[in-house]
Amino acid sequence: MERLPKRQRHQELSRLIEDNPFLTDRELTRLLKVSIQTIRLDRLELAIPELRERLKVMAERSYDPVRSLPLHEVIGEVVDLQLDKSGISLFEIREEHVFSRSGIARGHHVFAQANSLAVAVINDEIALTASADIRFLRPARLGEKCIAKAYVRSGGSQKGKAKVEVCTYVGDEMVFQGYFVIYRSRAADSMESVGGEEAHENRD
Amino acid sequence: MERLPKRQRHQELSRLIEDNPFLTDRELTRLLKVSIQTIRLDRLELAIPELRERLKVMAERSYDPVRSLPLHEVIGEVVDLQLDKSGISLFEIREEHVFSRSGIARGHHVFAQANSLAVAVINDEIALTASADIRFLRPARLGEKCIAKAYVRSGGSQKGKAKVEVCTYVGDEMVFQGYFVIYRSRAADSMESVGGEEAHENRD
DNA sequence: TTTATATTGATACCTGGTGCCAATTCTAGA
DNA sequence: TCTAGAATTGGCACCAGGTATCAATATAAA
Repeated sequence: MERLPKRQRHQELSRLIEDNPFLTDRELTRLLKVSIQTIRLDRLELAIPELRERLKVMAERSYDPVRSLPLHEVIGEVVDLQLDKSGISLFEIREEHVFSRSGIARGHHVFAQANSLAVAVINDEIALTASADIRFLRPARLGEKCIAKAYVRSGGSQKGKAKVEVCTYVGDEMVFQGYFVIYRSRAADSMESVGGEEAHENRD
Repeated sequence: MERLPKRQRHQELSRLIEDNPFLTDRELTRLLKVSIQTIRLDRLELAIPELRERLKVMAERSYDPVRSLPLHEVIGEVVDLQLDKSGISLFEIREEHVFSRSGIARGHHVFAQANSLAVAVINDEIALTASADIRFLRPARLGEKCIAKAYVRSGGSQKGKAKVEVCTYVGDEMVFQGYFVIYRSRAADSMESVGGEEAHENRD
């Protein structure tokens, strides 16, 4: 590996630590072919904490039961949410989501993103999936970014059942389509006194 | 807090570190009213590693992406599998699977168990969910053990599409029912030359 | 060439330890 | 009561993996 200019070395350093936070400065000197002082200046500029601090933060995150859960809860990152109307979430297909031989995502991950979004979009204290009719239109593959769009089709504010359609795209190709029936514990209108955040189970 | 005899101090020390692995020896001296040397001898006898080692282990455990994600591969434990005929899997609803307020399992976990099983039961190199029609008949709750039973209804050995019905029970109550259409890359018969384990994507 | 920036070297100091040895204190048995 | 053995404490050297700071070079740009 060549000696890189500062800018690229910084990028490389960030990347290296990102995908192996267990690297000591000394190991980094070998990887980047610069002195240990340079590594430390770089970390300083990039605000990358020392090894022990990184380990501590990771340990804390995994120890705190509240923070260790979100991975299992809402699948995908909700980027837009108009309660009882529509929502959008992003989900990148990673190594752990695919069949290793084919690189094709296991269906339940794609479903999980859509289901999470369908539940999130319903503005209610308790919202549960009652049923769903789903189609996997084409396989989603390793590295692809899935964009799920949900629209509330009916029952947007009454108690009982709401119908939500979710379409998931990779680029402009639709990979998944699902019609969800979501059970809600009460009508959306009655929520005005409660305050959306608090009343939203799917935010925890 | 009193000075305890050695035996009880050891117990106390183990307990303290167990529920707060972030304690330094120095902090432990204050809690147990003994010198730091005693703390260290105790840790030695009890084979409790030093703080930094504890943090490192925690960080490693949480970091390993493969083992940390439950929504990763086959969800549930397959206890019976008759390829192209039927299968049974078990899945216990744990803290990380439920809405924290209600203790009700998020739908995609129940779906994931059923989907995993439906794919597993199809004896083919590549088996993908094409579509599904699912019903959540009653909520599955924290602590409940879900028993999913899958039956191949048609297409059990031809190339193309296989239909699999999966019913999930808690005790004798049915909580979930799904009809899955699974795409398979080739007919089951042609697999005899390959050997089940190797040819089975859904085992990885 | 001069200047600014980047890199390296060197040293003192920090935390949270290990390892080892000696001194002291406690405690139970003869 | 005396004493041996266990338990506790103190002290020191040393370690990894740093921080903080200052000075010396090296390199590139004006």
